[in-house]
Parts: sequence; C-alpha cells; structure tokens
Amino acid sequence: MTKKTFVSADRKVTATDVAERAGVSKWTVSRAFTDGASISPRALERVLGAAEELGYRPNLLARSLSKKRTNMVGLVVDEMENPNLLQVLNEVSCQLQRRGYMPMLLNITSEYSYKSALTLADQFQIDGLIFLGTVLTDDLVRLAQDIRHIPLIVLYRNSDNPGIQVVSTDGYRAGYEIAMLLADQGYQRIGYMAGPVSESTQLQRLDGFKAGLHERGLVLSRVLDAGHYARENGYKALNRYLDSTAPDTRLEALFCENDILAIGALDALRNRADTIPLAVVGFDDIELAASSSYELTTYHQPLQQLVDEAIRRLAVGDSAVRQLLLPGQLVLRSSHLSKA
Amino acid sequence: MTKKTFVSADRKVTATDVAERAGVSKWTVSRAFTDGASISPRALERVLGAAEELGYRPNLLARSLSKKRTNMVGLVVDEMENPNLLQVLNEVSCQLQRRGYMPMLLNITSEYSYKSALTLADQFQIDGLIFLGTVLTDDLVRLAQDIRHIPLIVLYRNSDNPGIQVVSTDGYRAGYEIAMLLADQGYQRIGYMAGPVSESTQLQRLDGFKAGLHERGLVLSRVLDAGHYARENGYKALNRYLDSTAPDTRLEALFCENDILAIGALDALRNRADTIPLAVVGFDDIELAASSSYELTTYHQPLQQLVDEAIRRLAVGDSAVRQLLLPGQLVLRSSHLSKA
DNA sequence: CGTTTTTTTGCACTCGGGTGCAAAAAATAT
DNA sequence: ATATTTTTTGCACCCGAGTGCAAAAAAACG
Repeated sequence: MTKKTFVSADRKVTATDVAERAGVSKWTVSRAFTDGASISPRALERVLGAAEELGYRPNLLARSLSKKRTNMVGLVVDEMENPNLLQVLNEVSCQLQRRGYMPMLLNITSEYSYKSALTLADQFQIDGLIFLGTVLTDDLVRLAQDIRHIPLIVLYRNSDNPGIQVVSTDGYRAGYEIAMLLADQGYQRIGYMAGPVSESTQLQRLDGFKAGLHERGLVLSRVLDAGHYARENGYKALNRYLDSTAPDTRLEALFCENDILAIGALDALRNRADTIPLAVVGFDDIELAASSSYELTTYHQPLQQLVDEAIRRLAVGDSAVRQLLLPGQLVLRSSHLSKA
Repeated sequence: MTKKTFVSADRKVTATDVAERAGVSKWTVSRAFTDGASISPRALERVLGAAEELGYRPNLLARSLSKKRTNMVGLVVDEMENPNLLQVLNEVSCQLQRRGYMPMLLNITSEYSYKSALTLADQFQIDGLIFLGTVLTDDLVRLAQDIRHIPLIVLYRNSDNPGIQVVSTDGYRAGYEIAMLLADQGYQRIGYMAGPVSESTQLQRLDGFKAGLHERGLVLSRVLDAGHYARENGYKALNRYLDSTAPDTRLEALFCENDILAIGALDALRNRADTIPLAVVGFDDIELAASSSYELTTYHQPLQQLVDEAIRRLAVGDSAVRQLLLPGQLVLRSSHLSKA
C-alpha cells in the first residue's frame, strides 16, 4: 500500500504547474481564481479541472503581496476571562471566517505586549483592527492609529473621542430603560453597582440610568464599587454593603454594571442566612443569566448586528468616522422582582 | 499645527527606501534585519538609523513568501464558551505572541466551518496547527494531516491514534489519584459524572479512576451522564439522580469529568431543601472552582508547561511523533469532604 | 609592499501570484 | 467576404523581501 496520495507531491503546487497541465499560461490560471476576471468558459473549466487534480490552492501570501490586501484582521482582546467579551470574540471570529477573513488574535496583557502585538500585526500587513478589549483606553487606541493607517473599530464599547470608529450599544438608552423598569416596579431606594474604571461606556449607561430615575422623581441612592468584573467582586461588594447597612434602610433594587457582577450579587443574597428582598438587574445577557438558578433580568446587546456592522465598516474601509449606537433589548426574567 | 507626522508618508516604506537613505543596496538592508547575516558594524548602524528615521518595518508577507516560513500558527478551537478551553487559548496565544508567532483563530462550529477554516489556514501557509477543541475527533485531526504536511499538535486532550502528536495531562494518573483521595476519605459508594462523548481523554481518566478504586477494593457504583459540558447539565444530571434514588442508597462521593459539571452539581446540592451529604471532585481547576462559594476540590493541569512544550514541538517541527503526558496536581479544597 | 585569507557587498534571480497593455482570437456587423 | 467590435490571452514587469555566488573591500600574513 502506497502511503503517499497521488495528489500531494512534496513540493507545493503552484499556478504554473496548473497552467502547464491545463495547457494555458499561468496568467490564465490566475484569472480563473480571480472573480470578475475575463476568461473563456472553456479555459476556466480546464484550469479548474487541472487545479482540482493537482490539489492546487492559490497562495494567499503571494496574492496579498501584490494586491496589497491581506484579508487578515486583528482582534485586540484583553480579558480572556470575561465571558461577555468571549461571546463577542466568538461571534466576531465566526463572522470574519464566514466572509473569508482570517482573524489574528492579539491578546493583550500589558502595554508592552500591546505595542509589540500591534507592531507584529502591522508587519503582517493586516487590513484592519477590531478592539474588543475593555480596558483599552482611547489613548491606546489612538496609539494604534499612529502606527498604521488602517481602519480601526472599537466594538462593544463607547468612546468620547470622536476620531474613533465605534460600533456599540446605546448605553444611555439602556440605562434609561432599566431605570424605568425599576421605577415602574415601585422601588424607591435604587442603587448601582459599578465596575472597574469609569469609562465612557459605563458612564453613558449610568447617565441614562440617572436620567430615567430623575424622570420618575427618583435619585440614585447609592453606588457600590465592585472593581474588576468578576463574580467574586460582585459577591463581596454586595456583602460589604449589606453588612454595613441596617435592614430597613437598604436598597430595594440594584442595577449592576454587568451580569457577572449581578450574578455575584445574587450569590451573595442566596448565601445569606436571612432572606433579603432586593431586585437585581444586570447587563449583557450572558449565558449564565438565563440559567434557572439565576433568572437574571438583564439587557441584551444586539451582538450579531453589531459585529456585522463592524465588519462591514472594516471591509469598505470607510474613513468617515461615525459612531454607530444600536439599541439593545431589555430581557425580563425574574430577578428584578423583589422576593419580599 | 501639521497633522501628519514626518515619518509616515502615505506610501509604505520599503527596504529600498531605507537602502537609498543609508547609501547601501537593498540587500544590505535585508541583511541588517536578518540575524546571523554577515554585515559590517558600520553598515548595520547606518541601516538601522535610516530605518528608524523612516519608520521602516520589514514586510513579513514578503519575507514569508521567500523564506517559506510564516510564523503563523492556527489555533483550532471549538467551544468558545468552555472556560477551561479559554484559559488554554489565553495561555497559548500569549506564549505564541511572546515568541514572535502570530496566532490565527480558527473557530470551529461545524464540520463545514472546520474544513473551510483549514483550507484558508492552508492557503495562508501557516506553519502549524494547535488543536484545542474538545469535540475534534481523531478523524477530523487526521483530515487536517492530509491537507498539508505541517506539524499538528493536539493539546490538552489525549488520543488513541499514535500518529498524532499529543501534549496533554496524564489522565490515567489523575483519575487514579482522585480515586485514592476518595477511597482514603472512607467513601464506599462512589460515582462518576460523564460529559458528552466518550473519547480517549476522558476514558483514560475514567480508567485510572476505576483502577484506583479497584486497588482499594471498591468499584464504581454509578455513572451519571450529563452530556455537553455546561453547568446546567451538571445541575440537571445530579437532580435527576437524586430525585430517583432513595436517600440511604445514594452515592457518597462523585467525581465529575470537569469543573463545570461539578459546579453544576454543587449548585444542585445547594438548591435542594434537604442537606445532602455528597463529596464532589472536579477536574481542570477553573477559576470559579477556587471561589469561596464552591471551594471545589479538583485536579490542576500544568497549563504553562503543556503550552510551552506544545509550542516548542511546533517550532522544531519534530516529526517524530510522541505523546507527551505530564502529571497534573490534585488541588484540595473542601468539596471532597462530606457535609454530613 | 605584495599576497593570501576573510569579510562584506552587489547582483541576478527566486518566492507565487497580480496588473496593464497590446496582440490574437472570436463574435458581430456590414 | 470584409470590416469592426468585443472577448481572450500572453507577456513584461511589479509586489517586497531572501538566497547563492562572485566581485570588491578589508584584514591578516609573509
């Protein structure tokens, strides 16, 4: 039994090989693999046949070199533990692949790694960058702009800097809707659990939230600082708060900056000896939120659309900077209902 | 104020530009950026200076084209929700970047997407593939072998097929150690919660587990099938079991195929009205396992070493196929202690 | 100082494919 | 059948580097 299949000799099959076999010139082969190119049906057929037989696949590096377009897109991520980010990464990479792009993972752990990743990506002549990282500040993003003049898109995060392309959910509106929900539920003492940095994305959310409360004649009673997005932090932050507050003055409802914190908060409530009536609302609609042990009411971001838009913008290379904010959707489960 | 920095004219800076500025030929420039190449100190200095001034960076596509080496590595992942896998992905991408490789994300959602991803990766002339996916069977891996003769490495998963390079944790030994732990704790009725497919990785774990029990004169009392790795499934599987079993015949200890299932199981225990004494042990040591609300006893895999080894093997392109199995480590927390 | 050895450099050509243009072939019109 | 238009095709040359080899320059030697 021969081990080697007939197709793959050791040397790689090139367009010239195919040309020879098909009895045409290599340029005709090239045309066969370029859509929109002028080629006769007969030649096309022969080339495709020969290509099939030889197992030929165009070398994309060579193509990129002359076309000056690589179809490689860098995905800048910085918190590979954040499940929400991951959901985004997942969606982005799938959609990119589906459209023939190759996602290059730029995993950022420090400013140094950020810079070297950018440099490397630059040298690979990537066509664009999508920023998914949460702690990537506008300054860092701008740093990328300087290195290379390719389209950059900040996804899933807002930015005050008008010079940066943003595709994200309308945080103000989201906050507003959640405020309305809680107010209409009749809660009076309403709090907010904040994450790590006060950056634009969250501020807009908070602003909308405050505006909504205000419109119903309420004010934000309290802000709990949880720090870094981690279940543990939500857990601790709420416990800290509950331990230091008399039961009758406690918050009745709590809007958490994201689902992870909210779930931490729910865990805290559950682990307490006494039953504490507290409505909790999250943000992001991660998978765990739907789980029967949480039933977290939250706000769903239109992930697919966002990603779709982001990629489209990359593709057209539209340099007209616009901030696209799509509306998300409130997801009512049961955690926003007080258990009292 | 001039907007444009002096450095970056619109056209890209090439080696020829640098050569001209440095008063040498472009080949000398090439040598300056190739370590080990013969170049006079003076020329080197001038070239580097000119390169710096012009902001030159070698075009890696062009280099790859002639060197026939791209430094691009494909990461084949198939469950972007699995936190354990993500931890691995994170580590792999970091280490790759640190060593100057570019990780290309091949996110697999179906057999079709798998094939097209492989083809694309192939066309990009990637240097190697690392398989992180859990449901990627040996057959699929072999499919990749046929496409292109580049090093493939299955990481974090075992394989029965001796033709496949594997870098993974020694599952047999792990199962054995866990069995010992539970047996020594005095439990008699010991069960196992299984995940989706019975593939090699898990079978070895289970075999080791059984062997360990056997050595202590015990047998595996029961296998609970949870299905796909998801907290929810562990939760349901355990509830199903508890609902259908009389309290006095119940298992005393349960080894779950991974932490996610184990955590689901713990949640199930917690949510029950009556307190049920059941020792639970997981596998993987994901972040959540250490959380104060779970305190899951589990088995830690030597992630960094595994990744390090995997990348090293890719780099040398060692075609001598060996299966490397490193020992992991038992992590004792409190979930293996019965609450009765 | 001439000669031999070593280091450095330039050049032609390669990697694998893509352009634009002009010649050749085919299709349409007269 | 001839003239005209359209489609196909081949070719020279480009993309941005790297390689081997031979010429040139520098260093070591007598």
